[in-house]
Amino acid sequence: MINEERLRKELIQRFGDAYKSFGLNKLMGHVVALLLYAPEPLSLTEIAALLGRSKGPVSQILRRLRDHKLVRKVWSPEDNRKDYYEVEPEIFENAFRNNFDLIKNNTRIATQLKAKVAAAKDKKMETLHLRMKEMEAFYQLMEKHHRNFLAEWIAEKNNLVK
Amino acid sequence: MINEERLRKELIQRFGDAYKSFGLNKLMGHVVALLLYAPEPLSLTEIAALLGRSKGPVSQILRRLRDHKLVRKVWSPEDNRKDYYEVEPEIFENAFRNNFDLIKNNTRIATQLKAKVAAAKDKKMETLHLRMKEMEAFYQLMEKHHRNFLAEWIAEKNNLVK
DNA sequence: AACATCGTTTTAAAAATTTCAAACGTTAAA
DNA sequence: TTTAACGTTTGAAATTTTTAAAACGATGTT
Repeated sequence: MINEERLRKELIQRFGDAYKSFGLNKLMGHVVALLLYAPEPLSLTEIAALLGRSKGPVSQILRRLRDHKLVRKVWSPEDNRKDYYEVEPEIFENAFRNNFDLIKNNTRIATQLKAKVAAAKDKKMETLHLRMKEMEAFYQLMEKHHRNFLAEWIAEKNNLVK
Repeated sequence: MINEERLRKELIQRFGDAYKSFGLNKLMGHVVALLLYAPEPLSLTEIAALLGRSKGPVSQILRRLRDHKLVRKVWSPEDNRKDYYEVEPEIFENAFRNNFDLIKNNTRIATQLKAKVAAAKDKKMETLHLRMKEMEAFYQLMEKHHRNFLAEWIAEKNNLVK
């Protein structure tokens, strides 16, 4: 016999740590874990209560999670007073993509600076120029593989549900 | 004519922001940018001076950067009193791998919990079980693509240097 | 052997982030 | 129209993280 209560707590704690190590708010991880676990959507008030938190931060976190497309609102036909939340079906893809977009965004730094550096024929600039070029090439290749990965995943996911 | 001083400052500032958005210390980004830019290796004292910081935090940051294999020590034949630092030639690969290892590590959560959940035949567990299975499959596929990417990159990198 | 220079560690202050409590606005039910 | 329940925003307190200063240890030079 497995202890359900313990399992839920462990999932919540571990997701909190994981999110924190990615530079995100620990509470974000807690909310995601709770919603991953919950068989039914939960309202903000319920989430706050289950996590022993006040509604303030939970409200802010839920907005961020919606911005990141990790969580979504659903409307309950029987109770349209409350907003209910559940994890996005594409939560893993989206989490990965968010991370990837961040990296891609940073690649622009290299691209832009490379252009500026290219204008200078200065000897001291050569090292930097080469490095920026390498950085740009690296992330371009990464992007290509990312696309391949997503395409393959969609196919695999369909098999999984069956 | 391009303003070298401005370019260096921009690179440093942008890398700081980028590192921060990944949950890392801003100063880490500054040091990495400075070393990416510098045509020659720099000592800890020089780095601290160039960034207008004290030696304490720079010392700690350099250790973390070495742990992450983003920066390495080099010994100068002419001055073996000081430790000199430069970026690792594989800095981009390693930065990516560190990020990936983090994700991989978190995948273990899913794998372990999946095993625990599988033991329970509880109806409420079914949703969670399916999600954990999906998470595991997602990251396993990701790992495969990561390997392919690195192999292809090594080949491309050689062409770049030529 | 004494001195000087460099990097590390520690401790305390400063800054940033997270958190809650309470006020506020909105919407639906009575 | 009033009331009640819910989510959001705001301001202040608490916590965490970052930072610098200074003490410390090690290593090479005189």
